[in-house]
Amino acid sequence: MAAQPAPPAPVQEPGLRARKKQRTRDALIEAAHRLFLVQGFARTTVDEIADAVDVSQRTFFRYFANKDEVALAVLAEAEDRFIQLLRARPAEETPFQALRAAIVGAWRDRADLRNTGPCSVTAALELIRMIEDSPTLLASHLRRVTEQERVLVGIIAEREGVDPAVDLRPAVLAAAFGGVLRAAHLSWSPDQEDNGPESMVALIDRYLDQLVPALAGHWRS
Amino acid sequence: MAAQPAPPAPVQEPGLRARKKQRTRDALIEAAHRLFLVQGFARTTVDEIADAVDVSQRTFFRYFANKDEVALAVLAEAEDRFIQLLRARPAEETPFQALRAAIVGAWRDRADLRNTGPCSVTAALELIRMIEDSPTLLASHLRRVTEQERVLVGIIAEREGVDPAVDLRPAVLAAAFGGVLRAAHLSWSPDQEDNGPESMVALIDRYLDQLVPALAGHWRS
DNA sequence: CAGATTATGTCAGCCACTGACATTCGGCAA
DNA sequence: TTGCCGAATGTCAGTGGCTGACATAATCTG
Repeated sequence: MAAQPAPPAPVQEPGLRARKKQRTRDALIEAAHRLFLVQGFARTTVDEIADAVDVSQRTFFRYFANKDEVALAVLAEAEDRFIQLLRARPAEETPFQALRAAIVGAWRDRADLRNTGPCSVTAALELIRMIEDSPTLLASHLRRVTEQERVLVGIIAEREGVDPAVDLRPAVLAAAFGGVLRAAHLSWSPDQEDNGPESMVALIDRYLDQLVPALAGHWRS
Repeated sequence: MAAQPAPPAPVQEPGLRARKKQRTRDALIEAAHRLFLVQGFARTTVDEIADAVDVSQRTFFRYFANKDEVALAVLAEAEDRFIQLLRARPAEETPFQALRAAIVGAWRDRADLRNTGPCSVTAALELIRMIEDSPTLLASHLRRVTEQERVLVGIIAEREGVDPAVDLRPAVLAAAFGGVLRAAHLSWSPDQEDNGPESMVALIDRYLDQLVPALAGHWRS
């Protein structure tokens, strides 16, 4: 019994059904983003997206819980990547250093992986702008982010071997870090010349550099 | 022409129309909160709220842009109070000190003003819990908070005489402060014995105390 | 009291989203 | 291959949030 014929292998190509599912999911995301960018999020109906992929509206809602989710799907992948990178940071780094390295790494990865399609850096940045001027989209994005922060708290607390129910520092750090990150995203302007991933990394760096100074003393020059 | 007869006085009792409007608005908020607390936010329809105040659904939507807004209305008032207090803080205080004093003051004020009705402290805390376990409500709450943070940035920058477009510290401080505040709200548990405003103030204080330590070094004891 | 505003009600309709049921399709074993 | 099971999809009907248009009734103003 060296090698099984084909299907019973434990870690195997996912089979036709799963592949088909993945394809419709990707197609839905792709079509949705294209339509959102052309005619705006609010003015795009779920029916339009479903029709573009030639599935029923009902099927759309079996893939995504709501219209927001399809818009934020690619962002969710990036968040997962960030978490993954954070877990891999060496223990010598302080919590703040580890967070910083992980977020920079996540942006760099995105740039390396694919330079086109709905997961590219430019698409991600278009998405960020789209989020900012759609109130409902911004709202559910923020909710996702705060959920992610809870995960962050757990990871950070474990890294440092403290109990997050007693020691407030993990929660405080995650909250402050998340807030600053959001501020950086918000200030990113799409009409500057250098729009590569490095410009976003540089922006995040500049913001994080200001965290400690912002808390101390007066700033009058 | 010393004193006008009655109506043309510039700062005057608002007149029947305005008073009536205020009354329906208050009634809508009150009815909505009562229904939300009894049967939950999602399971309460706008029709129910409107019927309870004997008003058409259409009228409800002339007072509130959406169902979320009526739930968050009392919180919005508290936020306005916070902004107001912040503006009144003396210039000698550092930005961080001023923010801290303002948020504590806002909670104390709420406690002093009314001990009952939808604006009391207990009602506010019930509301916070309600927000936490309604995804859509949490989402729009977070959106409101980030909008408020923009106002904060302007005020802080003006206090310190810096240009928020160049100096990132106002944005960073507002973001970090907002994040930590949210973490404090989140950790507030309604089933502890001391539920007064002071317990919330103490909680916020503990969280803010951890901001600087959370950013520095390792925490292993 | 008459005319200009303004608040409200009514109605029709769009769209996001859901449950129920029927149908079809892919996986798997006899 | 065949036949069965479960998963994916389509269809349909319905609920609820929300909006525009228009008519009506209530206030305000002179």
